[in-house]
Amino acid sequence: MPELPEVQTTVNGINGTLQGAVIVDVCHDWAKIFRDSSYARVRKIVRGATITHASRRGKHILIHFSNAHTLIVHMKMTGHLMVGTYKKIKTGFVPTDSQSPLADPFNRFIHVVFTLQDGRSLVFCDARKFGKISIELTEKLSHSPLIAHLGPEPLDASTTVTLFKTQLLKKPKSKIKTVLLDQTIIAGIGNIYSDELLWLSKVHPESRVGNVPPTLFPILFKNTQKVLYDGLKFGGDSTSDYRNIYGEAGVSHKHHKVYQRRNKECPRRGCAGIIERKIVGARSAHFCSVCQVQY
DNA sequence: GGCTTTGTTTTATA
DNA sequence: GTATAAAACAAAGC
Repeated sequence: MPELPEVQTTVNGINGTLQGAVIVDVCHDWAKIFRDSSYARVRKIVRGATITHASRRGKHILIHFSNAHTLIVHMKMTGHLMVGTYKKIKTGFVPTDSQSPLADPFNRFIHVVFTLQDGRSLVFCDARKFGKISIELTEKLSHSPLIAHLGPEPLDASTTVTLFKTQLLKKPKSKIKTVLLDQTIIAGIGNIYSDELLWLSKVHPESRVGNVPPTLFPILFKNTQKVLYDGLKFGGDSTSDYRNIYGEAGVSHKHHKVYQRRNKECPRRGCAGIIERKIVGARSAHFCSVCQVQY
């Protein structure tokens, strides 16, 4: 499930190979991918546009053009962007050479293709079709409803432990797992990394934020950054469908301590607990009730 | 064919 | 009115 590390991995990939690329055209086979059914508007703006660079805000990929517009891509559960050479056929899109990452089975889930002047394509692939694409004037980006209400970036230098604590304490009566997933509190954390950071911090996911001892917030903050940096280091988490822009899986999921490890032994040294799975705030939480303290 | 999956939005409740 | 919880929604794999 693309969270901050996966989104950033994709952004880094775009910056590594697509800066200066010119979009010739865009086509699709699923109009609902375009937020507010905006395909016609997106097409009008991106044709002839030059990609300057990409960036990230929360879980949104922002692809900036030299024509003062920015493409906003959200991968939701199973989406990803890939770069290669593809063509449209009656039943969808197929790679046109062996270099394209569509020896990858996910090629059959390509739904949007941006054709580039250099012969390559930037494609959006999404088995569940939950992903969303939209376009906005770059200068209006921060006022977009998609962006405006997002909380601070956990890896930004300007985000201090003090701010982190202040943000979490906006929801003192809520379960900490739920608050960590709230994009208006802290942007970019999803179900996988929230489970992992709570385990590292020895905090039970159902702890009420207001009951967590003040001394634990620096630990929670440090571990939030650690799991996200580790996710980046491992090229993202490919538990589900995530792939980088070359169609390659990351290996972050090979390092999970608790996520999807139900009924396995708690990996903490000296802890004999068994990982449990429980629905918390309508999301699956994985944790060890022996070493993770409920406050 | 019902159940599961997550990110986000919307609706309901205390 | 406010804060929180629950439900809805997207679509497809098993």
